[in-house]
Amino acid sequence: MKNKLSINDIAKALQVSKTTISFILNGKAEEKRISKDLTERVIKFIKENDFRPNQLAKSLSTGKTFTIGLMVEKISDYFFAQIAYHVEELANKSGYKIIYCSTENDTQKTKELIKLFAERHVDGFIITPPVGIEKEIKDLMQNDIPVVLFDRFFTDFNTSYVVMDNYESTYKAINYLITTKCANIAFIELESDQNQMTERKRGYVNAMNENRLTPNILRIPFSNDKKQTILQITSFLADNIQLDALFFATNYLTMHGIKAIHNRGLKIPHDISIVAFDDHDFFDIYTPSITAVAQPIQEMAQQLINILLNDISSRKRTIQQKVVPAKLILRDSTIRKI
Amino acid sequence: MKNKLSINDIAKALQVSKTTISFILNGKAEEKRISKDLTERVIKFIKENDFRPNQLAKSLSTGKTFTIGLMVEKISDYFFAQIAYHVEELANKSGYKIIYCSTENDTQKTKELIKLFAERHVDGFIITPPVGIEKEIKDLMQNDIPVVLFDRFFTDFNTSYVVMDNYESTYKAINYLITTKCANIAFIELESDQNQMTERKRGYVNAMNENRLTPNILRIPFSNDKKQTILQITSFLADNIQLDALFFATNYLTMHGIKAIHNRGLKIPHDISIVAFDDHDFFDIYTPSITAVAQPIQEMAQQLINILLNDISSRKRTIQQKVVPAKLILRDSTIRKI
DNA sequence: TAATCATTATAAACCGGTTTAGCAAATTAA
DNA sequence: TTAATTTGCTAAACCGGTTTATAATGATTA
Repeated sequence: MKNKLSINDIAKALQVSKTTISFILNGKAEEKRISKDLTERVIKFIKENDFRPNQLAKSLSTGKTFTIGLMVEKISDYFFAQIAYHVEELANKSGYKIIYCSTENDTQKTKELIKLFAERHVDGFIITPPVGIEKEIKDLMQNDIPVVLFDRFFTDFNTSYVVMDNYESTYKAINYLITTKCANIAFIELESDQNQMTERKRGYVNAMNENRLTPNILRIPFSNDKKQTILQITSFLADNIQLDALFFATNYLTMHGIKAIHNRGLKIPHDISIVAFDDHDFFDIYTPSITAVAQPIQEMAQQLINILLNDISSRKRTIQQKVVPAKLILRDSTIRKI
Repeated sequence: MKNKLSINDIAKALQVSKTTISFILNGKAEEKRISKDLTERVIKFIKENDFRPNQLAKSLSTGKTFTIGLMVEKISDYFFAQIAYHVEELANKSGYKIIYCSTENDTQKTKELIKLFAERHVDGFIITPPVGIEKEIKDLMQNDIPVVLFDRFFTDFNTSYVVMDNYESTYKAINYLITTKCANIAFIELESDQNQMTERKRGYVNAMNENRLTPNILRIPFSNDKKQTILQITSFLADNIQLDALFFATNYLTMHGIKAIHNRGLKIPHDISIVAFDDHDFFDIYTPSITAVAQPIQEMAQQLINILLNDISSRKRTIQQKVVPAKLILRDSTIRKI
């Protein structure tokens, strides 16, 4: 139908050069000494015809797309979905749009996705990196494209990132459990050597050791489905009847762990206490409510956007690293034992 | 660093016209009768230098961006996050990327966002429309931009959409509750006149009337926060002590309702049965597990992408409307009363 | 009165692709 | 042997903006 107006059409209609229109559109009327009169005529025309410049053309000539690539492990996971929400909100305020994808923590897939985003000229990346994409990240940085990692990072090379203090928050949570008279505390984690996971484990092991307690770790394979996970935890509980508490390293594990505990006929917190890493709406609703190490999601999103937009707009790239503190939200699942 | 290669650079390096390169890149070498020899030389060069055409330039000249605009009420909500995940997965297979935003169900915000997406030339829209954006949708369609609504639609004008059979699924769920000997069944809903909500209510009211039971509806204002909602449901329960069952029209209401039931000291399903609209991981884990009307999320995503991509690639626009059946997942919260 | 400066506006190149129209040489048909 | 066709390739316009360099006019200054 109504074919979209272009800057050329306006130039023709108003008998003015497109250069002039462009200057006015970009608020350079004064600077470029376009007369008040003409400026107003053009603005009037633009308003009346609801002219919106073609962003593709703009991007092609300026090299800026006002688009951020958000690459998370899985967009539907509670934590990432929350991050996606806040990141979009904040980005939107500065005129940025978000293009996203789920990496599934798959190295090859992620490499390809980075290329796809790069050829669309996103202005910057937010990435939860799987293992083995150091080179691709390096390439981006060398091509002067801002990147902020989050949730995890590479210990062996220097990038901007926003992560939680995985070590400290786990360490504190375990110590808290110990103050509630728990001694046999197991750590249930996903098989993963990524640093967010290893740090959580380090926090657990250190807290245990410092209290002369023996660490007891259950590793769940990545390939497990829900049923398998529940079964595995159930049999772990059967093999370790003396357990006082479980610390789950991710909120999905907590979900499955609760089911397993239920299967074994154990009562929380009477028979066993639990702490979840990552909060979830559900933990507050569940009876008993579940104590959780809560990532400050909104703050993380804010940091991500701050670092990224700052990096995008500044001439020279900087490395910024934020470790944000978590909050241990005490609920009924860790009530002090008698 | 390494400045990105352009088609012009290749043309220069190989002493060949950019037209030729473009033809070869687009698989038109044979059609355009480029010699095998030259074709191979070009392809070799492209591979060796890992050349990736600038998608912006491509989009500018072809008018296609291979980008879909996904506008949902709130990307972090369980249902929408799931949809986002599957939509991206499926779109990705066809080379499409997703740009998203949360409308917050705000009419004005949504209007603006539609314009922002349109000026970025998305190839198509997936939208959960708030009220009052009929004109904007119409405009898109008149401008020949494919749009598929989902979760809800406008009864008074014709668009493509993918929705659930809100009426039928609620009707069936209520009838099921009645077979479990519930008679005093209340319907807890958000104040909303959007059709997905009114249809659910219609299903409830009809099922009740047909069984000569009296409908009892609690409307929760949109402006409520979590605490207010819990309080409101709690006092509703206090005022209606004879209730046998509650039907919650959204899964967030269920969350809050469970808390309210707990506050009142009622046991599910012994004292009161509950059914949730929209499933949630949590409903399966909760004790008792919660019966829910489950939207077939993956199927909806598939339908959305099918309709949209089909519309994008076909010359003439078509209207396609899919009403997908929900599944009533029976769990412990609706165990038959004695 | 000529030189200089401000003011106002524009032509043209550019970003990096696609596509139309057409040319020259080689081959085939008449 | 000449005309017609096929083969192989490209110049140039286009998509819709931005930006640099410069022109034309009128006002000031020396």
